[in-house]
Amino acid sequence: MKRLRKKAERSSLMNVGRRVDYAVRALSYLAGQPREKIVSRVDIEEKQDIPSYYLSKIMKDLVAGGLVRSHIGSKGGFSLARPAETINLKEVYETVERPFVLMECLESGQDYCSYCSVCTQISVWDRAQTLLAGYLASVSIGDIAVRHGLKERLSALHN
Amino acid sequence: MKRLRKKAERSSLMNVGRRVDYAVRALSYLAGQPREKIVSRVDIEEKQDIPSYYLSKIMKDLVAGGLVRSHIGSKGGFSLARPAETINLKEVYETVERPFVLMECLESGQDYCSYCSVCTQISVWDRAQTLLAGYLASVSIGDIAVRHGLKERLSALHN
DNA sequence: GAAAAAAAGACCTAGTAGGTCTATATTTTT
DNA sequence: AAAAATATAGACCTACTAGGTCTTTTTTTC
Repeated sequence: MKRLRKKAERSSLMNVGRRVDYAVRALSYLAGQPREKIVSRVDIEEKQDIPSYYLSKIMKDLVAGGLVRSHIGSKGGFSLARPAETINLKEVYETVERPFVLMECLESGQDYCSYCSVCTQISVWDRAQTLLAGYLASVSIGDIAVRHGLKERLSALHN
Repeated sequence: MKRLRKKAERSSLMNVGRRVDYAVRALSYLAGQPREKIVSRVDIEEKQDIPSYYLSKIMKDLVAGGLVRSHIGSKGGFSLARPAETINLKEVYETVERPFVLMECLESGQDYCSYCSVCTQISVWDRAQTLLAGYLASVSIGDIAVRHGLKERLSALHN
């Protein structure tokens, strides 16, 4: 059974990158394991179709961020550091990528744009960012792993 | 009076780029002009702090997309092709950048990821995308130019 | 001590965002 | 008719980064 993995198509702008994708896959996979089971990087990579070695950099971030515990040495590997329900997507994004910011000026203010103080679009992007961040913060790795509660959440938001 | 424009800081991923920023500034500026007034590229660039020449590429897209009318020749320039209230931010984004997609797999499906059919995160990103697109589609250049109605919209969304 | 794993980090490469400039066609003004 | 001002079209450049691969070192288990 061949794995398809397309050549990335470089969209970049306004796009969730691979690091986040892979991080979520890895975390969900860990969440699906029996209690405290330790899983090796290679195992995760194979099962979740993540390029060899690449995951090591991502896991490093996740460990540093306190989302995952690592275990060095033979029979070592990774396991979740916290219950999957307490790990939300915004946190994952920011742990593995960078602070969640839609537009520079929302972070840099006057350094980025001298018109900032009278800018009329900033509130729009600010609101968009808040909206998106709020949603991502409301979805946990537990939700994704179990694929349960998600349906309810979605239909709740739908009205 | 010196204009500050910082060196871009290359964030890229999950970031609204300059093209959109500049496009919105240009469109808002046009929206603020007297009826049918024609404004030159250079004028917009100066008044809105957009790098010389750069706007020409953006305006080309906006003209091609039918958001703006162009007028060649001396005393030529640009004017809005439609009422500012009918031009929304999602449209601007897509005219000037690309189709609004948060993650490849939402567009490419199986070509991008062979697990697509059983993927548990896809619905999350799909929902996030819908949420954001919906908001951007609800904000018009008119709103931004007038900076009115925006307050009401924001407080309406707040509860 | 051998094997298996994470940790750390060097290295590579294609693609792109952002920007600058030039040549040409078109229109208005003089 | 000439000159001036403009959009149009496109070439060109450059720094950066996303994504990926590999190697060396340290730690742990068997």
